[in-house]
Amino acid sequence: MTELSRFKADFFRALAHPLRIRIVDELRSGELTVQELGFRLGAEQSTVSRHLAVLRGRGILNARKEGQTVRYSAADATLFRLLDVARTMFNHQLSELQTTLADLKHGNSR
Amino acid sequence: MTELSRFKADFFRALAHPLRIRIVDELRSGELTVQELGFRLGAEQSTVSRHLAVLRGRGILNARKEGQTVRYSAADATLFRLLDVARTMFNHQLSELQTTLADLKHGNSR
DNA sequence: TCAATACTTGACAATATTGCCATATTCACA
DNA sequence: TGTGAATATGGCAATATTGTCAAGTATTGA
Repeated sequence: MTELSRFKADFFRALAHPLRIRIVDELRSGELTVQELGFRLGAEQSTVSRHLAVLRGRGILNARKEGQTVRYSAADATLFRLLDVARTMFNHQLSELQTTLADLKHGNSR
Repeated sequence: MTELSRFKADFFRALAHPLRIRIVDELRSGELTVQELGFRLGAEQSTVSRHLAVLRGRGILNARKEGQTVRYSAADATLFRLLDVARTMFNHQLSELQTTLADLKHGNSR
């Protein structure tokens, strides 16, 4: 169905930014405030807040207001499983690249 | 590391389009030509070709030239596992949404 | 060699994303 | 009430993505 593919595309688009990937990675160990994230990632407060809004908007992160601060966390631990599977894919790609390079080195190509 | 997060973001960006999601889904059952994909997805040939180029550029798809046609396939079956995990996340989200709606209906909110 | 078929790609306008500054907004506390 | 701290957001320029048309490449077969 087209509707579902749009949902999925929106979801992946939410992850399609280096800072947002790093935000999610930082949240593996639990909740963090906007400030803490900004400090750890060395990014402007307004920039971090914008990216958090994107992730929150897709239901990827939860925001919990506590006094003046807002604590963000992963809405679903499955997110980390997804990132782990992605890492597996990268490793496969890197392995293939290595093999290709080794083949080239030994003149085994073409 | 920042380098890896950029790689990951690029990867997810490659999947961040409805048509590309549908292309990958069509390839679950095996190789398809550009034409076949265009027909199944009801999209212009040049448009399909562009999106295939994006997926190929990220190493997500392989292209195999055979005579006049080019057959595309997933470079790594892990891709489908990734999409399945993503589907799991959507289901969780939908379940939560359903719960929220039910709660609203019964006046259990706030 | 010529024409047809399958695909790719340059060019370009339309649209979307991003980062940052300045300005809200919300809350705590004197 | 007034001040400061934490977060969110309007506005905007810079940049990236997208779809389409037209033109290009490559292959097949007459």
